[in-house]
Amino acid sequence: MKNRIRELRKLKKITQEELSKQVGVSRQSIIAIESGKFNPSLELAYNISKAFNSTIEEVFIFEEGSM
Amino acid sequence: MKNRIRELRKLKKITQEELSKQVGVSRQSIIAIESGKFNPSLELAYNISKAFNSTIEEVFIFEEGSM
DNA sequence: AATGGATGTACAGTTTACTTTACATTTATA
DNA sequence: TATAAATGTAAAGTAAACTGTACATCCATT
Repeated sequence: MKNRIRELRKLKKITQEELSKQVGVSRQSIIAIESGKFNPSLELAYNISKAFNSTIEEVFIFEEGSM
Repeated sequence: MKNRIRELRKLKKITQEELSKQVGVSRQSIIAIESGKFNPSLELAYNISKAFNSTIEEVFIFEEGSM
């Protein structure tokens, strides 16, 4: 699962630390999620997407397994 | 965080067990998520919403904290 | 080149999602 | 009413998200 967090963060010109405070987690969690090291909780994914005034699907990119 | 899993499951006429197999988790996990006892991972939330041909935002309902 | 701000890595510890098993209760159906 | 299928509950164990701390590296600015 990929995401556009880094890109959106640059656009909005906020640091990992600022984002972490806005969504109420540690900077480590932001790093790990941003780099795809882990699969955030739905609540956190929602809070992150709201920090960018976006929907979850706009921020996180799911590979469409098959079709 | 609320969700429409039970409702969508009834509509689609599938049991908790069937849904759990479709999305690859235990039935216990489905029960706990369905009843709001826990906050699923984003990946699982995505898989559940796909099982209903829906988006995450259509299945899970986030309280808009403030505005 | 030095200083500082942002990012990355590593690791031990805590919390919680998730599993497995087992049994009890509800609900539908013969 | 009996029977089975679906749902609920409980509890112990595992895996992984998330924390906190500490230090290293990357980049910009002076």
